[in-house]
Amino acid sequence: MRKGIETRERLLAIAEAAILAKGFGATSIEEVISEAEITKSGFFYHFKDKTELARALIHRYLEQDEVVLDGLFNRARELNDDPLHAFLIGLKLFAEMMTDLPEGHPGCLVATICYQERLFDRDIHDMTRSGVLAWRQRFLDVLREISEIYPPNDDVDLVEVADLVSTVVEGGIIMSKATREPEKLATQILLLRSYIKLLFSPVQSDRPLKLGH
Amino acid sequence: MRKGIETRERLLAIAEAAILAKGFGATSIEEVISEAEITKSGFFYHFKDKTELARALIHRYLEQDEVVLDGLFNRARELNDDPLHAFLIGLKLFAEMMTDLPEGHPGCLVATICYQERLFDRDIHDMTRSGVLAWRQRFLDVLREISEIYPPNDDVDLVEVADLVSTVVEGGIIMSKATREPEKLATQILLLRSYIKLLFSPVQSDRPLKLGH
DNA sequence: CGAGTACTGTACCATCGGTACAGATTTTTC
DNA sequence: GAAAAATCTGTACCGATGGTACAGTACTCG
Repeated sequence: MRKGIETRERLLAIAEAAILAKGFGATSIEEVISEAEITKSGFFYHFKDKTELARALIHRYLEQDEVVLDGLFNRARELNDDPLHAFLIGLKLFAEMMTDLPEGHPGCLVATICYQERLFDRDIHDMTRSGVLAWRQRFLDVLREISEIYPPNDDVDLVEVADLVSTVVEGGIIMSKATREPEKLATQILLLRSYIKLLFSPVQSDRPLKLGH
Repeated sequence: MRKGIETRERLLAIAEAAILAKGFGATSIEEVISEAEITKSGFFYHFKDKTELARALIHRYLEQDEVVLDGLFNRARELNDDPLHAFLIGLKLFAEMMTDLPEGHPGCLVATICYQERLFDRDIHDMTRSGVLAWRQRFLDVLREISEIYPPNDDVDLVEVADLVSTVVEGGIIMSKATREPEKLATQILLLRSYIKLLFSPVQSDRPLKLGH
């Protein structure tokens, strides 16, 4: 029972790395099992087919992701009780964490799956969707709290601002990979931080920012 | 000679759609040629192998992309001579164009290639990289022009702001696909527009925005 | 008409995802 | 410590696929 979970985890880690580097369709079970030092029968004992591997991967990914984000933004909240400042600290911690990845971010499974939609069934797409919606909810909660104290300086939909966090991370990963500048993801997150700052920073109420259009 | 280019173009269009939906590795030559109503030999007459197909695809993609962006932002510039307002108009036109895609954006080849790095050689990665750097240069030129008239309200690196445009588009495409909200890309671009507005909108010089940290 | 250009047809090979199933080995549980 | 359950190994097989090789055909343009 213990050992089974261990090998399963090893298979998942190897498969995830391979899929993020080559795509799902181009990742052969053969190469995964050879790197994991297990036989094909052993693989199919853990996953009845490739689809179940994908399901397990995305489940694991979203779970780990939630733990990481909780850790980051909870710690930020401990450092500053003001929701805006806490969020800004959280984004800074996030950026620092991305800087600490020497090879750059390995990639997001949600993005990989989106760019290979036809390979996956409804089930998996529902999983990625609810994962992204969880991100939205997480950031929306914080932004609502912030906007109650600091009225935004532009007429924006907070749902859009919440999604912008995910957008910048997903886009930043691609930009890092494409430009071969691993630090790009971190700097883009810091730019998002600049936007949040500009959006919620208080301005003299008798002289509001005049934004046309 | 004419007919050859026509079939080649047909092959490229079919292959691009398939690759954006299933990934490069999972796209079989078989399915491309069956949809294009050509034989395998015919395919290999145009492209000596799958790698050359990829090379041709990314080349075509970046060329078309440049034409589209030129069209958008040049028209915006014709509508308003002020670089800031022209850029804001350009972003609005961009968002409108994305809204007009009823099925949502089909996906970006650069992103697909980044998420399947190991499948492609240095040549192709150099092509995608220079494509992204061309986007950077395009937007950087405009932003420099803007910042000379409107000093930015936060201490930001204009290269980062230029890259943010690409980041938001790449991330927005993924968010659209993941949430199954095709309009998401457009709304995220409009949010980027909100940032540009906030960043460069003039503030009373005797009462500047006070941004700590 | 002749020379490319743009294909078709056929045959072949290694690899891969997947299936099936029988058996061995290890670990857990009572 | 034995039974039971979990964790694999070994072998054999199938159809599809990417890719190679090469001979031949049809179309097109000067």
